[in-house]
Amino acid sequence: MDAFSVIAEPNRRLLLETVRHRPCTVNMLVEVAGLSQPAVSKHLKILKSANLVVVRPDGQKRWYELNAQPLMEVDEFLEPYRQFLSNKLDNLERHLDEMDQ
Amino acid sequence: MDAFSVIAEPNRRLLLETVRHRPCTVNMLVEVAGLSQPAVSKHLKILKSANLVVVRPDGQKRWYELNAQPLMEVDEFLEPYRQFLSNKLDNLERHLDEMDQ
DNA sequence: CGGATATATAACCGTATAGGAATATACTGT
DNA sequence: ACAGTATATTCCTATACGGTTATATATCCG
Repeated sequence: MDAFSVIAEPNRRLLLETVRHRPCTVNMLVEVAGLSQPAVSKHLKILKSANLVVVRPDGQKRWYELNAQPLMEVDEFLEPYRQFLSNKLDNLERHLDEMDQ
Repeated sequence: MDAFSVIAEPNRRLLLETVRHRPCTVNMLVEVAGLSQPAVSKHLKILKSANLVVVRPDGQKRWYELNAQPLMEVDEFLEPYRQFLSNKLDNLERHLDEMDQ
């Protein structure tokens, strides 16, 4: 599954946001997401398959930590639109400036 | 459907990339996407519902043009990860610098 | 009006997805 | 070895998605 599809799912975005701050175990993420443990494990499997998280085993616990690198694909896709957006903002500013006069 | 789900679909990304350059009719997009006309119309309906395109009727033709603004949501989501990415790049650079010595 | 063109909608199909419950696996501490 | 804890996997279900074909709607032109 590519990064676009991975982040299309709200719960997975939540998981990413969580491990972005610090590594988490599955149970920690269960608490955060309010999903069943199997559901979280499944999402983590998907995140791992997309290389968006890295797993560090620690006894019976698994620490999941972020690997943001695959998000670059999304970032690169957005690049030309970002320019478009700033142009739009410029247009808006210009428009408001004109209204002020 | 939110912007995340809209851009999860490769053909929809292709349609967006196309109308980003210039407004297009449905048949123009059918040529580009290599899909059936109804398939394209459905994707356009989704893009329109997400406000990612605007339709300008012109006789029997419909000109679809880009409205990139809803992509800001995705852009904002990526923001903290972008920082993460540049850090990673810095780390890589540092690593390579060390290898050079 | 009538045929051709442009687009949208409807009906249907196969597949993917997300979720839960139950179960399996693996590690911990006594 | 055993009870408890942490995680993964299996099985099942309901729903959403993307595609096609067929049909409807609307516009253009002779």
